[in-house]
Amino acid sequence: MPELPEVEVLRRDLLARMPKPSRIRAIRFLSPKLRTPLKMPKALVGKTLLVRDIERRSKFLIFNIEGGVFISHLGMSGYWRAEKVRSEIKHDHVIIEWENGDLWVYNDPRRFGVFEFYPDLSKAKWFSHLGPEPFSDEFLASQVVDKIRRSERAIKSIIMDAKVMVGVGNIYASEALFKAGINPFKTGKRVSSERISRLLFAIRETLAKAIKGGGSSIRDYVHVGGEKGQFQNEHLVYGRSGEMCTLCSSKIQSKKIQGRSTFWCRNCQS
DNA sequence: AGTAGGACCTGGCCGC
DNA sequence: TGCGGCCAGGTCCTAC
Repeated sequence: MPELPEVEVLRRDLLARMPKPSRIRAIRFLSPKLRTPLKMPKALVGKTLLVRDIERRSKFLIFNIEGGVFISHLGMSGYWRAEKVRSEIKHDHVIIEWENGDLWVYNDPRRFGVFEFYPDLSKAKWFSHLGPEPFSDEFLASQVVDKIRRSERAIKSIIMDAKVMVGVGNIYASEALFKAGINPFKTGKRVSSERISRLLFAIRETLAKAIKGGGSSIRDYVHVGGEKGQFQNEHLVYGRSGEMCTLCSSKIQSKKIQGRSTFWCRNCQS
């Protein structure tokens, strides 16, 4: 489910549904662990938690509360749903109980997700090495271009590396490279600065359009109310191997790069 | 140091 | 209908 657009759509959705006053009565864990153990810090047990805001960094949601933050990552298969009455669904792991009775439930079959508390966000290992956000000014700075131009890896792997930039996952990497006309196998070293700069704008545009489209729903749904995103219908190459390229009508190719399926047009991307 | 590959999980789909 | 194999929106850790 989650690359930057899906997490951002989720964040806005949750924020809009957050009860007022935004007080959590309790958080319950139904499983011992996701990717990491699920445990409530002793200091918070039995306390009412006032939520100030919900932010996003990289593919993480950040619930800012008095005295710290809860962070949520959806892994590959996680989703949050909001409900008034608890419906028990296999692989429910976390329940946020609001004071007004609303429930936010985290479900994640593969349990690659994360839900953790930190008194101080800077203590989270997940955040220590992250590159810039695609919508920040820093994203277009020369540092990113330099990092790419020094690398021998395939350009697709580079833009999916959170140390270089955050938010780009397997779907949007293929989509953005198509938009920029760059072959995903080409090493960073062999892409000119000019074309890298074109790529950075293509990444921004791709992610922005995906957010507008409500994200991509490939197999699990994204939205808190259960509706699917719509952007999967606008994918130009991802998941379209063997179909015709929308620009030149040649066949979309598919091959693995570092174990991840990659889609591109042989004719339009060089 | 930079890079590739394995590990973590469950479920759905395809072919035999 | 059953079973093996392969695939899936991510990221850390390990070994070359």
